[in-house]
Amino acid sequence: MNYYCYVCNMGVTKTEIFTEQQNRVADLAKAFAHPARVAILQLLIARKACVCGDLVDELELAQATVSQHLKELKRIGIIQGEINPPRVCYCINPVVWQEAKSAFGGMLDSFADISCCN
Amino acid sequence: MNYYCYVCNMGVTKTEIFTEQQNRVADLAKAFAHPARVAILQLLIARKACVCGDLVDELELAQATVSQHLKELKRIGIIQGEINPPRVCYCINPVVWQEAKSAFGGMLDSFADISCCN
DNA sequence: TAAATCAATCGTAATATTACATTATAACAA
DNA sequence: TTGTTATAATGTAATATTACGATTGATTTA
Repeated sequence: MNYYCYVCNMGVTKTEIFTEQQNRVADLAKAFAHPARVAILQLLIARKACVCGDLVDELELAQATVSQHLKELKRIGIIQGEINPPRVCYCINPVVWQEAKSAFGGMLDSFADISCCN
Repeated sequence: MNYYCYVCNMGVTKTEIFTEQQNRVADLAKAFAHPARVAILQLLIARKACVCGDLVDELELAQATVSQHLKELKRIGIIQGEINPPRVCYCINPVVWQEAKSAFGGMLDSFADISCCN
């Protein structure tokens, strides 16, 4: 993928003009930027253990769609999957979850309630 | 907008099958889900005051693009703009910022480091 | 071996997002 | 009134995302 037009930049996020940190925050935020992914993360936490395809039963989404969201969450790194045939068990990746905590925490705490136009 | 195909649901987020809270978290996360918006929010915080179109100078993005990101941030509610002709000053909306803090905080703290596949 | 199960992948269809040039608007200054 | 300045809105082009049916592959069970 990513065979895009080199003449214009339309529709393409210009990652190179932002800092590493800004791009990472944006990526971590994407894990939470779709209600289905929020629901998946909440289910994984509530179960305190790996869940597999019952995510499909809980959510009113097709198996292919759930799988696609899981793939995105894995790409970001916030969840990990363990193959346990014929199932695959998913759970939160504690290291990346901690990273998200720091990243959002740092960002959110940097605002000290001082706005000019209150 | 939103004149989409009623037969299929392709490409359309099925907001109705998720809770109010899940949809709101997802929406708030969108404020941080693009590096340009992260950069804009960081600039607004660093200045401790409203900034106008110098955002365009700071970021290597066209004015129209910055304006579009500001519009999205305003839609979410996390920033507010005060018209001060011919400028518009933007700043963080403290109420919504606090909402984001609670929402992400609640979500992030709900995971207690217990994963089955560590 | 054959059937069943589960999840990933592929293909496709549609909307959403990102980016920018251009145009419009609104206020002030000359 | 006319010009200047700053911002918003519009139009357009391209990629990204979301969703799902169908297929594939891997493994277990009968």
